[in-house]
Amino acid sequence: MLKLTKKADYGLMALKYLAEHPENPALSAKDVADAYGIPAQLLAKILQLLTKNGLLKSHAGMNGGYALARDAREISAYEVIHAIDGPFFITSCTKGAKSCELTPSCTIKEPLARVNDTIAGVLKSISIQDLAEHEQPAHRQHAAQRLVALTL
Amino acid sequence: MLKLTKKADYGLMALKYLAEHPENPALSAKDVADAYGIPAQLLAKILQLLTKNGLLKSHAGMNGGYALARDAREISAYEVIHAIDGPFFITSCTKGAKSCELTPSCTIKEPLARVNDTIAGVLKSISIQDLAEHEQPAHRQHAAQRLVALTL
DNA sequence: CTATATCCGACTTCTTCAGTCCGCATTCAG
DNA sequence: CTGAATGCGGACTGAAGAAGTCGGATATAG
Ligand code: FES
Ligand code: FES
Repeated sequence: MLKLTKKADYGLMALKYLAEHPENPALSAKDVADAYGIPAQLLAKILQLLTKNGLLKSHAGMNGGYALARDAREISAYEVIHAIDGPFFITSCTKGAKSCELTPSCTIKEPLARVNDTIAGVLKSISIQDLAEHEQPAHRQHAAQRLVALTL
Repeated sequence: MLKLTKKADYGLMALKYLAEHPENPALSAKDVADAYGIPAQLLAKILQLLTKNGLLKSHAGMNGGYALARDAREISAYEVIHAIDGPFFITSCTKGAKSCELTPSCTIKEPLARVNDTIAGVLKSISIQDLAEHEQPAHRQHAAQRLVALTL
């Protein structure tokens, strides 16, 4: 419940790794998988997904591999999750109109949609670069929490 | 991925329903289930969970049922989700020390833990009363998003 | 040509979620 | 006292999704 899939997790880790090694023009799926000890074939598929969604550039053949398609600052965690796991919905029923059978009765959907948007906003505001920086400016985190608590 | 379970959804709906009917001293699981068209036995178990965690008061026997244990303003969405689905973790690995095998390699965990805390904060700031009020002050939502975007 | 890559679909396995069933305990109306 | 209505709680089944594997096709550098 409300958990990131391992795939999304792996994807974020891989992008972070690429962001930390800008000197290499291309790192293979195996390189990254070995670095983190995660299944190579699985990671490969994830990277393919990210490529298909324009977050990575790929190069086949020897010495091939993947590289970030954009600057690490221009790739958000939201994009990664969306590319790997598809549309982002906290609730079982997608907001898009008719999909839910018990729509007439359930008035809970709207407030939850607001929560959904807030979470999406937070994820959109986090870039791969942020993940790659080991420094965690804690004060910014606290400020954000204060503000969220105040305003919702 | 990153979805609320239906149980948590049902739980929120039920609490909202109870909050909207304060005149009744006790509504049975069946009453609420019928009102929303959800499986009665399933809802029953959910309400039992909420009772065990101190969010509801129950009364067995004829004309028995459930009532809010506290004021609707004093029950947060976070509590409901926690009571039904257990501890709240966005990531596969619980932050509590050793549980994750690939901890040495994965440095992604910490930033994600911050996201986790932020989401938890948002959920804690939402009360059952908020859900029961049909008015949605949209401007507050927008303000929150702006602030989150600015500060993270 | 060959080794190393990406690419892509099908597949198995495992876990979790959703929902059901059944027996027991509690309370109250008659 | 008795029985209907209700909560309580474990065991169970089926469906869905996630995690991971396999095999083959294609591209490319040396
Ligand atoms: S669960 Fe679909 S409208 Fe509420
Ligand atoms: S997944 Fe466990 S430490 Fe990152």
